[in-house]
Amino acid sequence: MDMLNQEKKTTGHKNIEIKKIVKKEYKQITFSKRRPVLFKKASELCILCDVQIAIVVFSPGGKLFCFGHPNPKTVITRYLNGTTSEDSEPGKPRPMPSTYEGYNKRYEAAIKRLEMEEKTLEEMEFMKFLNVGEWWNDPIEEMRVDQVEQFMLCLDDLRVNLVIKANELARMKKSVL
Amino acid sequence: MDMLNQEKKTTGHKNIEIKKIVKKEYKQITFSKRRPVLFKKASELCILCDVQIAIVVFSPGGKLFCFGHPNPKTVITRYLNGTTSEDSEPGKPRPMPSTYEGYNKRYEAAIKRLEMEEKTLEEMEFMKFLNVGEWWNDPIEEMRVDQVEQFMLCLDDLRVNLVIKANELARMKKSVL
DNA sequence: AACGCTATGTTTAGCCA
DNA sequence: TTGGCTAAACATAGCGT
Repeated sequence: MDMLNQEKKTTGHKNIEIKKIVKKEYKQITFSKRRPVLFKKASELCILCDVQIAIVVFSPGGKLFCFGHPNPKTVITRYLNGTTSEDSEPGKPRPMPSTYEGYNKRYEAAIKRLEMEEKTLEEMEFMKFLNVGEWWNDPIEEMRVDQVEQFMLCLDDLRVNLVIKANELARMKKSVL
Repeated sequence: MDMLNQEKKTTGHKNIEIKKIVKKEYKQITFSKRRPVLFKKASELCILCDVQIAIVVFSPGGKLFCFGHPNPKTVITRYLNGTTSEDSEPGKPRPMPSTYEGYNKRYEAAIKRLEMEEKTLEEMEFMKFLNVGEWWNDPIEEMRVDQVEQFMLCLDDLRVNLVIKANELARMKKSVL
């Protein structure tokens, strides 16, 4: 048992740092190792949870890798068509988000803002506003994602209303003028 | 030192079996746990290897989850735009027009101002989610940009409609005056 | 129902061939 | 390159709460 003076054979998995790999060679190696794992995870998720997933990857070399269950095109088409509620029955209205009113108001105001918005002085403020956290590596990243997803759902429901509202606004404005 | 008669607190990670989870409850839990990890892996791959990735997922509940670097639509557009073969030709021009960029900023600035002004409960929650979480080292500027782009994507549909409607309004106004 | 925990399985960075 | 290897880091199933 020469465990004590036995030197380690490898260094093991060294600690992370998620930043761009500059050395092209290492970048390629990392990509080659990680990409299949990503696809494997996706396939497991598909099978376990019976969900549809499409993944499209353009490698550093410009090659296209894609994964899809049942296939990439089907999922992407569905995504582009905006079908976000497959399980909702035809007549069944989707439950209204609690934040509906707040966002709806924001819509109307946003439309007005867009009319008046000239230059992008607020851009810097907005950048600062977003820069406080770190999206990619944040421990509570999932919370943010979920929050954004909730927001997206709200937007989805509101999109139709936006068009209506905007048309109403347009008509009102037109009739006034 | 009651290590010996100490009973194990948990069973630990039991061995896998990749097959459809029938129990709806477990399926949902598994999905909720695994999906963020998949997205995290994707984001790491994006950053480490400087690649473009889009992931579209339709959950068991029919909800849409998507991830994209720089954003889903860009990657999917690139995917649809002719790179249907295994690899893209080097000389082939890849049209990646960021026609929405100007609109992005305008819309974001508008939204940001609205959020600051209205200060409703939902907005405060949303801001809290965006702002919570300190992260270690100095964030890279590119990552911040990506973060903003990621967020922007979530507003994509709304933004497009807003822009269209706003332009319509502007035209109407102009023609009337 | 959404988290926290942890034992155990899985992934992987750095090496080496 | 491409493919192992191993130790360390990471992910997670089954349980609690």
